[in-house]
Amino acid sequence: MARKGEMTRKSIMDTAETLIMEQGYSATSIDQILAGAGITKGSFFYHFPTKTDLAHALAERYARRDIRQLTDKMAAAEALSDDPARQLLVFLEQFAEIADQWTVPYPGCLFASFCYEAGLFEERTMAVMRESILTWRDRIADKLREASARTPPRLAFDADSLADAVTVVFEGAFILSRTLDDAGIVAQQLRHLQAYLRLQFGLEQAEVRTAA
Amino acid sequence: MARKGEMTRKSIMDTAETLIMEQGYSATSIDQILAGAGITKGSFFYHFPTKTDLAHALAERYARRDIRQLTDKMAAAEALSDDPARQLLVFLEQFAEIADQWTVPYPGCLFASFCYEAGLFEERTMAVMRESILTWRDRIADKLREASARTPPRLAFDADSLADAVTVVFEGAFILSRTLDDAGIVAQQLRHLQAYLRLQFGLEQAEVRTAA
DNA sequence: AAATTTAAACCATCTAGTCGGTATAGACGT
DNA sequence: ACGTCTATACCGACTAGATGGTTTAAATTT
Repeated sequence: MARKGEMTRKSIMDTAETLIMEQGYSATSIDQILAGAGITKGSFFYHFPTKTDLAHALAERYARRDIRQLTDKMAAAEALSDDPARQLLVFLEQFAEIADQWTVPYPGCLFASFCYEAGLFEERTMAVMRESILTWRDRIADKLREASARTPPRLAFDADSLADAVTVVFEGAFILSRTLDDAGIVAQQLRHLQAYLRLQFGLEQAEVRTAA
Repeated sequence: MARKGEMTRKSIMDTAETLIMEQGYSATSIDQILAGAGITKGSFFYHFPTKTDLAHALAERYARRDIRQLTDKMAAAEALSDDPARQLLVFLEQFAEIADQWTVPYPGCLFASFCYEAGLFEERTMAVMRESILTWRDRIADKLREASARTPPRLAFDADSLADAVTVVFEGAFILSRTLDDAGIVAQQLRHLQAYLRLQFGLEQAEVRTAA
């Protein structure tokens, strides 16, 4: 019974997300979303009281998926090795292998898209984005501390900021990939980050196998 | 003679750039720019026939300054060392030391702001952005090839993609800095990139002094 | 005299958001 | 087996204001 409505809601969100990634939130009009989703205004405002509520729902959904990616890929990495440093290499390798398949630039990150229009969103929406980024930081920094405890890194580092580097590389690589219209950039940049970790933990020669 | 006009033009561009960095291009109305610059509509359209022309002018100015930064900082680095690898460390150090001073997140990069609203701009505007990024790539990749010729890196790399990493780190760090409202992130991330280069070229202990 | 700016009216179009109405289908009492 | 009720889901005309952009005529620089 609540099913039909869920489908419409999802199609609104999917359409909106695609359009927003292409042209930004502000430039994406509700009418465009209606046309894309094949619905009418009444239906839209039945599901989302305002446009900023839609933005918030998009951020929440994106964050949920984002954290699931983190959790799943980290679990997979942990299943393949006991060494935290190697786990991180596998963790990154999984993303790199997915990015290897791309033939067209990945559409990007919703958070980055919102970031440069930050003035337009509610505080709670920004909070969702911050929380998501900090979860990545915490989870990865823990691994880095474990790794450092086992093998002292060649150059001392702050675990939080090195953990942030993962997000930084994703965000930065998306921007370059989109701007230069080069689908290969994300994978390349992830492999540089891998190389940095290899050098830090003396794993230059380590084989990095994923489950696939 | 052309003096007064130039001043108005600049104040339009400055106001617009600030507003665009805060809320994005599309959400920045011409009326807002008029209010910020303290001018009238007639004056605006005297200088810029359309809003997209203003966007183009902003991109061109930003690119010009961007390339000047690259050139100046690279020249300064070259003056301080003969070793290309060390030059790159100094090159990055200069930006890191500037970023060290920030107490509030750097407003970000106009290109990144435009990137997620790419659908709205003319091809020539996108071309200006691409050209700017590729100039950084070429200039830094040259140095990396020189450095590799002198000292083989610990882990083989593609010079172009490692050169891109500089831009990637800037763009990604800006996004994190803004989203987390943490001014320190850009400097931290630049220092990770430095560390990566140190490890690649066996410069773990190298002192990196800037002119200042 | 040319370049620059003001002021204000004007326009067509687009904007987010409102509102009254409709279709459907399951629940409920009878 | 009946009509009634209610919640969900959706439609589409409508509004009030904003938007980018134009026009015109006059003033002010340089």
